[in-house]
Order: sequence, then structure tokens, then C-alpha cells
Amino acid sequence: MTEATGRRERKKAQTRQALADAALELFLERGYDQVGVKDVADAADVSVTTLFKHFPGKEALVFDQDDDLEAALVAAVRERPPGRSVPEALREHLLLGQTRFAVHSADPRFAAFLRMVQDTPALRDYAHRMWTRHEAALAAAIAEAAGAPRDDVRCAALARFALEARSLIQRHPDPARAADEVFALLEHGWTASHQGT
Amino acid sequence: MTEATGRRERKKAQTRQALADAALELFLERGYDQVGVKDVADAADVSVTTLFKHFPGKEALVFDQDDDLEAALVAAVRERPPGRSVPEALREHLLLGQTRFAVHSADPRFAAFLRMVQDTPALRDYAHRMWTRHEAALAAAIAEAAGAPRDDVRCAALARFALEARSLIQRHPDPARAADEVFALLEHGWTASHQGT
DNA sequence: TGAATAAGTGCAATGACTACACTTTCGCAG
DNA sequence: CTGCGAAAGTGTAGTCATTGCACTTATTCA
Repeated sequence: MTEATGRRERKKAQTRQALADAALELFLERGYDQVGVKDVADAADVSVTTLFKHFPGKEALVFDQDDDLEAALVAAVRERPPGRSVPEALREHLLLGQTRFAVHSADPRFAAFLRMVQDTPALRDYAHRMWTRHEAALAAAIAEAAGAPRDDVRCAALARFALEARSLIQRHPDPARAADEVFALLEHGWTASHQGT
Repeated sequence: MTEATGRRERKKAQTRQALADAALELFLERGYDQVGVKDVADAADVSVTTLFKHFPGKEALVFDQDDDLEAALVAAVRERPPGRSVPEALREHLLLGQTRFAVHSADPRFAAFLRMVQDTPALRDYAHRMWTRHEAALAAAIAEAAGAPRDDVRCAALARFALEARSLIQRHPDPARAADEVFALLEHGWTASHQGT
């Protein structure tokens, strides 16, 4: 499962966790820009140097995962139920992510987290980069699903648009309806471009 | 036209230009990350403090304009010839921008500039932000053209997608064909969403 | 002419991040 | 068990962008 081989890796994961926890705590309390890396390191009782051995930069302290996302995204396309179109599958996947958020939304702590990310330019940009980093992988999966060449522009476009749709949907008061409308646009455009398939 | 009222403003514009010129020169010669703000200031024979009085940050040294773009973008939608769809108008506008680039492409200096922007993360992000800053204005223009409420999600989506299409098209070996395919997708989706209009 | 204002300067500081030369701690082969 | 090499952690000192401050200089305009 998740168990590490030895004590060494356990301790490593431990300090990493301590850093992420301390960071979130302080960021939520004082605001991202009002907290220095030094503060985080001190709170986790490690040196600043160590902090940067675990996280490539200050923003990364906030986003722990990022790798599973790509796998899930590709899987959503590749393993979609038969008869379901690619855009439909993507809409459902993204909306599911939203729903998961909604579950947590009861926690005011989580709401504060989202607000912080949206209100801090550095974090907003980082989150955006995080998602668009998976564009190539998603485009490849779409191309495979559509039987198109790997570098087909329409597949790349659909990938990009779907990923952009996420943030568009997120800031809308009624995410589900927004998702329907935005993906209806993509759906129509997509199927029209693939009459032969 | 462009003439400044007095000598003061003339000198101001002069040092600003000197800074932009020196920056471009050095950046192209050594690479963006290998040049410090100090180097640029020295080359333009001003202090670092002065540099930051003219430009809000290092990246801004590279992009002088940005304001006319929004006006042109909105105009492309608002003043499109009758019978032409919004996505079509946008495709033409963006492709025109590409074509202007193509004119300059003969200049190896300009090609080097584009390569630098694409290869430097800080500049790529800045350029991207520059374009997406106009999303709201574009969305409003589209909504007006479509007779939809100002905050219609589909209009916002089309605006965002069109702006994203730009970078998608730019990196494609055959921009014109890429633009056709990408905007065909948007066109179909858009008209399908507006059968009543 | 002289006072208000804007451009420009130098200095010192902050805050993120890196390079370096260490010490400590594990893991593992002999 | 022993001891060696790798990995985790440390502290210091530095770079680089960016800002605040107190200051000089040039331009404008009443």
C-alpha cells in the first residue's frame, strides 16, 4: 500500500508532511504573502535548506498531489463507457472533481483554502500550470480514442479547452449548469469534426 | 499625434525606450535568465530604481504594448462584416496577427525573440497572462453580439477558448490550417448553441 | 523668480532561492 | 556486528528581483 521500506523513508515523509501541514496552517491564518519560507521551516522545525529539498518552491507547499490527477484524467477518456463521447466523459470527470470539492465545502477550512488560492496570483497561476501540464497526455489519450494521429490539432484543442473549462466552471455560481453549457459547445464542435469516425 | 507636451515627457519616453532597447539587446544576446536587472539599467545608463519606476517588473521590459490589443480584439467582434459569425471573425483576427508575425519572420532577430519568449517560462507565463487579461472584455463583446446576458457562460467560454487557440495555433507548423481546424470546432459548437439567434 | 512637482539616484532591506561544505543517520553487504 | 556509502539535514553566505526612503536635480508654471 503506502508503507515505506524503512525508517528513513518514513522520516522523510514525516518531515515533508510536517512542512505541508505547517505551511497550510500558517497560510490560512495569516495569508500566503504574509508568511515567509523561514516561518514555515521554523514551524516544522527544520532548516530552510531542508524545506527546499522537499519542495521545489514556496507555491508547491500548497499542492501536494498533482501526479494522480493526470492518470485520472487520461483514464476518464480511455476507460469511458462505450457509447459515451470524449467531451461527455471529460465533463463528467471534471464535474466529479467539483462534486468532491462540494463534499468538502461544508468545511469552512476548505472554503478558506479555495478562496486563498483564487485570491493569490502566485497560487492561481501555479494551479493553472498544474492543470495545463497534463495537456499533452490528455491530447494523446483523446487522439487515441478518436483514431487520429498523435499530433492532431483538434485533439490538442479539445484537451486544452476541456482543461480551461475547469476554471471557467469553478468560478460559476452554478457549476453543473455551467459545465453543461460549456461542454455542449465542445460536444457539438467535436462530433461535427468527427462525422467520419 | 504622439508628440509630448514638454521636454520632461520627451526625456521620460527617451529613457523608457533606452531601457526597452537595452533589455531586448541583452536578452537576445545572452538569454533572459542570464541578464540581471542591474545589467539592463547599466546598459541604459540609469539606476535600477529608475528602471522599476518605468517598468513594473523584469518581464515587462520585453512587452511594451498590450493595450491596443484589447481594443483590436473587441473591434474584431463588434465590427465584423454582416453575415460573418463571431468565431470566424476571431479566427481571422488571430490569424491576421499571425500573418503580421510572418511578415517579420524574415527577420532572424524577430524569430529569436519568439523563441526566447517560448523557451523562457517566466516570459511564456507573462505573455499568456497578457492575453487572458482581455478575456472579460472579449466575453462582453461576444455577449453583446449574440444578444446574450453579459455573464453568459458560453460567451465567456468562447472568449477563453479563442484566446487559448492563439497559442495552440502559434506553435503549430502550419498555423493557417491549424486555425481552420480549431475554429471549425468552435464554429460548430457555437452555432449549435445559438440556433435561436 | 521661486515654489511645486516629477525624474532620477544611492542605499539598505526583504524574501525567495541556490551553492557549498559540512554532520548525522540509515541501510546494507561482508 | 561492523563499517562504508548514500541520503537527510544543517548553517552560512551568496544572488537576484523588488521595495522603501531620503535625497538631488531638472522642468514646469504661476
